[in-house]
Amino acid sequence: MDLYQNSVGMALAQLCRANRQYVDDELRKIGLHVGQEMILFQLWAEDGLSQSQFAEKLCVEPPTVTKMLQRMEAGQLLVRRPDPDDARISRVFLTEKGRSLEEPVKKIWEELDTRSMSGISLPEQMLLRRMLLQIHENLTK
Amino acid sequence: MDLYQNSVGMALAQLCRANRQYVDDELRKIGLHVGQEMILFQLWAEDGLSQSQFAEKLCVEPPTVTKMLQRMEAGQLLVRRPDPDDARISRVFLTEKGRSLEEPVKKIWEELDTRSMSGISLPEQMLLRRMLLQIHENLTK
DNA sequence: CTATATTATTTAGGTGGCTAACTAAATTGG
DNA sequence: CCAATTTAGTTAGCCACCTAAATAATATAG
Repeated sequence: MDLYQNSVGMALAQLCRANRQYVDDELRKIGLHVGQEMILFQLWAEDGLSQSQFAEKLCVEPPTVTKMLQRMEAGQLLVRRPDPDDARISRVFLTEKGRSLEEPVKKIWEELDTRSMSGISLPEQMLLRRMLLQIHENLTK
Repeated sequence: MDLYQNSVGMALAQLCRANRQYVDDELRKIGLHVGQEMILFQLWAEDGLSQSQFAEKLCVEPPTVTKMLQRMEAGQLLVRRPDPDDARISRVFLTEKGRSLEEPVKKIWEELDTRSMSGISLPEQMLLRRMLLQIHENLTK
């Protein structure tokens, strides 16, 4: 088999870059970098998370979280405050600015979803999502 | 709809990181970084490509290619030589070392494919691949 | 109660990827 | 034939990621 032309893995890898690029372009317009919206998604759902909780939820390593939060704090999107009970933990809270981005960011993701799913039926979409989760599980367990 | 939990886009974004991480881990064992294998795939198919050809084939920007090639040249995987007919162009050729990695890299990708597709039937795989290509097209056109 | 282990975060350094701005060479047009 | 444009690559600087190693605070074991 021609691995490069025909494998699902290659199609996936190429789609990933296009997907990321699309989101990056859109987020740039509202002053965010791709990846940062994932931090915000978590905070919109639950404020005051610790940094290690982000690492776990986003499936990234702790140093990645540290740096992203430093930049986002510098950008006034959030603040970090020490946990009163455990001095090792620093907890993250949204600022007004961070809160104000919820609408535009969710809109971007909704448009992404609409656009990417064009020409794919609803049953196919469900199957697709199930397969993506399955593959994810196959690769991580 | 709970965008974060249910959208195909989120499932895709998460799978992408897992996929990339898996490939990165495997490539590390043979001294490569994720992304570099794409350069090599192209060279194994056709030696002597120009740098802009890589940018186009890999769907990345020229500066990305420049940096990757610089590092890969430093790592003895390839060499860059000026084109005899057009002094603007520099062409890329495999070294012995670069050529020697074809087998192990292709094996990694085959194993990735086998592993990710576990539990997904062949017809489903074909549908999946078609959908991935469709989404890619939806996002880039 | 103290030594050890674990947990949370950071720092340092490297890679792929991007945009903006620059150089140099080839092509095109008046 | 020469000026203006296009093309090919690079440099600078930013960001998300990673691993390895350090720091500091809490929890555990003897």
